[in-house]
Amino acid sequence: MAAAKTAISPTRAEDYPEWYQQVIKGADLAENSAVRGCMVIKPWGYSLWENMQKGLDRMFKETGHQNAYFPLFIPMSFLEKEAEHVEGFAKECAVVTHHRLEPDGKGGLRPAGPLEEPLIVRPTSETIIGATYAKWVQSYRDLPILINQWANVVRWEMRTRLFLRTSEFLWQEGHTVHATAEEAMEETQKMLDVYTDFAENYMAMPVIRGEKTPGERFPGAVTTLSIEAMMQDRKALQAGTSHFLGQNFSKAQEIKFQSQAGQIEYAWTTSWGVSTRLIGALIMTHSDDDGLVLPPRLAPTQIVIMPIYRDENQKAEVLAYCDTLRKQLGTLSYAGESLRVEIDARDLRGGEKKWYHVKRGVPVRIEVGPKDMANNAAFVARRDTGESKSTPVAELIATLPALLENIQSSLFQKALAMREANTVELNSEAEFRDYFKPDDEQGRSSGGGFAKCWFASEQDVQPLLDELKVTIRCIPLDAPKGSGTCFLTGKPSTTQAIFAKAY
RNA sequence: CGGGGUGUAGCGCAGUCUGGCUAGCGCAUCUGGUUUGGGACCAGAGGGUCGUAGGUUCGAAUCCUAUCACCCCGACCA
Repeated sequence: MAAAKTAISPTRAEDYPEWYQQVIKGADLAENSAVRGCMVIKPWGYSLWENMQKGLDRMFKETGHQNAYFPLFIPMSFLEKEAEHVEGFAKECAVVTHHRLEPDGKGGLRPAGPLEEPLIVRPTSETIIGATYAKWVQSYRDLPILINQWANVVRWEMRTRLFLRTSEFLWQEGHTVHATAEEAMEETQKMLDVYTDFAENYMAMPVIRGEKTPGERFPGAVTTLSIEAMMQDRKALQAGTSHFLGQNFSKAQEIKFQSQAGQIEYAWTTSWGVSTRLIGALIMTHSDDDGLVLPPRLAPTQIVIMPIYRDENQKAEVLAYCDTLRKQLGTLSYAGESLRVEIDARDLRGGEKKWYHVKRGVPVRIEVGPKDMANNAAFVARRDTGESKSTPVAELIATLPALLENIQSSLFQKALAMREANTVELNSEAEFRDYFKPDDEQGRSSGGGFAKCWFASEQDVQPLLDELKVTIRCIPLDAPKGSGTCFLTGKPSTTQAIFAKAY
């Protein structure tokens, strides 16, 4: 028997990176633009982002934050103030040096009006926001400041991949100021909790919460916490970060306040962010060889109704029946929101229409034809498992919210089982090398998986990690605290971390 | 920035090595017809200064030089 035809070619097993691109194309999420490294996010992809924004924004507000907006341009001198920060971002900054164009005499244009001080396009906003906060903060009574901004940022990347790494991307960045280290650290952890909640309950993507090692930390941070997810090729993807910045930025930018005791003190700051990269994470967590698979809570359309008819008379009847059904379903709610139901009445052949929605990941497809009408029923198919059956309308209405919840939770369970099946504990260099060995002739690896290993020093293991292209993802917050032995050097160790190949 | 590859119709490609009829094919699009619980079939039509700029030649998609863009692999990274 020939292999079943898949809507996406190649399959994940055949060529994972190419499959990823084709899923995006098949679902019409985004495309490359005329600008190198920058993408166009198309309506289906953007509405996914809007749903993410909606969920996250509500959670930010519930934890006491407000939105504000800071400039796209940052004076170059601002970036210079925090040494590690400069080192981390200088290499990937877009720089604005002129403010005017003039004819070049050959029919084109050339920059004119050089700026006295170059501006950089924000790669992140710690510096400009810090400079602003320095003016806002005078007294302990001004604290805490809890602000988030939704923005675009630019990081001039060498190699780009849609959603996962583009030169410009959309994100949110929270920036807070606190009177004490404890309070700032608590904020850092709280926002990691928010990200965890969002990843697991909205995206149905299980994550490991942990702390970054010094080598993987955000430039300028004292502590970086992250959530790490496993993609279907078993590579890790950092899905969100939350940083405790200590007093590094407040010292660099003079964010000082007079305490209750009358002392002038440097404030404690945090920053935290997630980006459109989450869309890449979503794609690689759930999608299959027929295209995108969306968790119901984030799907722009949760249910699509497809009328099926032969002639104009049937068409009118079927459409009327579908419309009634849509109205009935519209009164239902799932996860606190009205169901998002659409009728696809386009004049397309049934098969084409079906695959269109399959590739776009719509969680539930309802097909309604004359036979279903006669039985007061509808044909219901779920995207994640492909299961389908004829269901009486009354039963459909009674069970649809539960069906969506079932899809949502089974996507999570499936992803969790995948991660657990590909997580091992390794205790020797030989095991480590074998686990992460390249597995095709081009030296590419299908990922290996997550490895829990004790290690004594980042410096000791780094050469091996570089050789195998493995990174320390994080030290999980729930990692065993006891004592172990470094898998490489045999030295006593107090730290067990997750090692993996990563995006 | 190094190594490799690709630019020909909206998309995917052949043709390039060995220069030569009017530059083809599949999908998509449009028209007509037949179909209709499923990615349909038949017939016809539209659509290209062959990435760009020079050069060689009677003649260039094809050879030469330059240049640009994109993809893959490294270094960098959310």
